[in-house]
Amino acid sequence: MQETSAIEHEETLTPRQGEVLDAVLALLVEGRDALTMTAVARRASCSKETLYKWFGDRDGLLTATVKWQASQVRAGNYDRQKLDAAALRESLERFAVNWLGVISSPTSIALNQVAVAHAGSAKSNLGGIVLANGRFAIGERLKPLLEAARTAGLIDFEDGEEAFRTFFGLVGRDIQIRLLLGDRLEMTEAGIARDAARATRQFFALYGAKPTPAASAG
Amino acid sequence: MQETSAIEHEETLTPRQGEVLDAVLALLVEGRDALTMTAVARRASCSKETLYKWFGDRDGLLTATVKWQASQVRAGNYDRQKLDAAALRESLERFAVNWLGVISSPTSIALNQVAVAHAGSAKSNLGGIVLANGRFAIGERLKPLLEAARTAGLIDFEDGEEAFRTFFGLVGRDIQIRLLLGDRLEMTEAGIARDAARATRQFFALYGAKPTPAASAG
DNA sequence: CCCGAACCGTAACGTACGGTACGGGCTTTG
DNA sequence: CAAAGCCCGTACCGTACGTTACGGTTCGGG
Repeated sequence: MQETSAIEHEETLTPRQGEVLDAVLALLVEGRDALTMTAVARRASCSKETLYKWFGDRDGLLTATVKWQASQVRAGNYDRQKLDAAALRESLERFAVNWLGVISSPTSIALNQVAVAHAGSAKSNLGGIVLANGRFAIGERLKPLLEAARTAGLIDFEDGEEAFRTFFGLVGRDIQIRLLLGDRLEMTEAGIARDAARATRQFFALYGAKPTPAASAG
Repeated sequence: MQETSAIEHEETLTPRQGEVLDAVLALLVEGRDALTMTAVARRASCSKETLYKWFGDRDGLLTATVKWQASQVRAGNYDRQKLDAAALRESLERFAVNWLGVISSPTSIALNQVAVAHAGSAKSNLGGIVLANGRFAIGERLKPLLEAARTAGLIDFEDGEEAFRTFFGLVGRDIQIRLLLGDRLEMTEAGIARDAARATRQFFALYGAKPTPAASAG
């Protein structure tokens, strides 16, 4: 029996295959026009026949590339033990810094651009994959933290999803759409740190539970 | 002196040319693959030769389409006379409703998708045009309102650009990126109204000036 | 009525690219 | 060393599409 679907979950790619996908990413960053099968083969020093054997077709190659990059970004979890206000703020800020760094990286921009271009037009849904590994993966990772924080009385909200989406908006603002549309935004490390701190501060302003005045600790 | 910024001179398209561009929009909504020059000619009942004579090449046609649609969305200004808290809230909410309606419309989604696909790859910068007529046009329209509101003591902020971007984030959150990536979001009128009200409320929570108790007027 | 301009419909051209086939070299196995 | 795989490089095929060219039709003006 042969695997019909190309490159599914985790899929244990060989190092050589990883090299090929890195070549795809490099080409993607250089400009989406540059991503022809011939160019990939030349850049990766492999034959087109090998590309088709390994990835099926062009869509399969793109899909594998998206998953490959997602598997490398997989950021650390934010443990919710010893959760006090400082730890929560720290976790949220670290998350925001990490995420802003990801979405402003040339690789992520190029990948999101091709996924958007692909969405709704072709059959294999790249957009869905990017969404699942980006926006929704983030949500699933962050919501438990928010809910633990609510349980600990640090913040207050009705709907965890809504709270997350608000945080998402405060962090991302107009950045992602501007980057996707080709706007040059420098996004220095210092700027990212400032943005993350501001978004976190604003989030606490909106959702922070008013602590009972007696609860102040030294 | 030439206007380098958004929304230049109106181009004076003939009605017939407008029909052609409407056909382009319709085709775009049906799927980006459907947008071939042949398909446009057939849909608009015109010859390809005419398309090339009027718009130069495919990029010119897309550019004209983007500007054409932008010229039709041109939402009303939000006058900042008789500005009190209620009027400001009303203006912000109306803006949010309007903008959410635009970005969730199939036409806007398709246009943004093609602009993102185009960004950074081809020569004529569709992304820049969309950005100029979308994100930046909105900012230029809303910032005077915010600054008038600050002058009136209704809200307080350091940087108008920052305040606007925060409002932008509170309104849009993850909606636009999800729509561009092909996520099915219903975005009913009621939901939009609720989102607009929530974003406005949150914006006031973040930037609303604490009124001096003595300043209340009858 | 004739002319020219504008425009429609369609056929034709050139190219770019996804996909396939084949020959030669390198590595592994016995 | 021989046979078998695996893979690189390249040539090749079919097609889709942007672009151009051309014949036919309509319309306004002399």
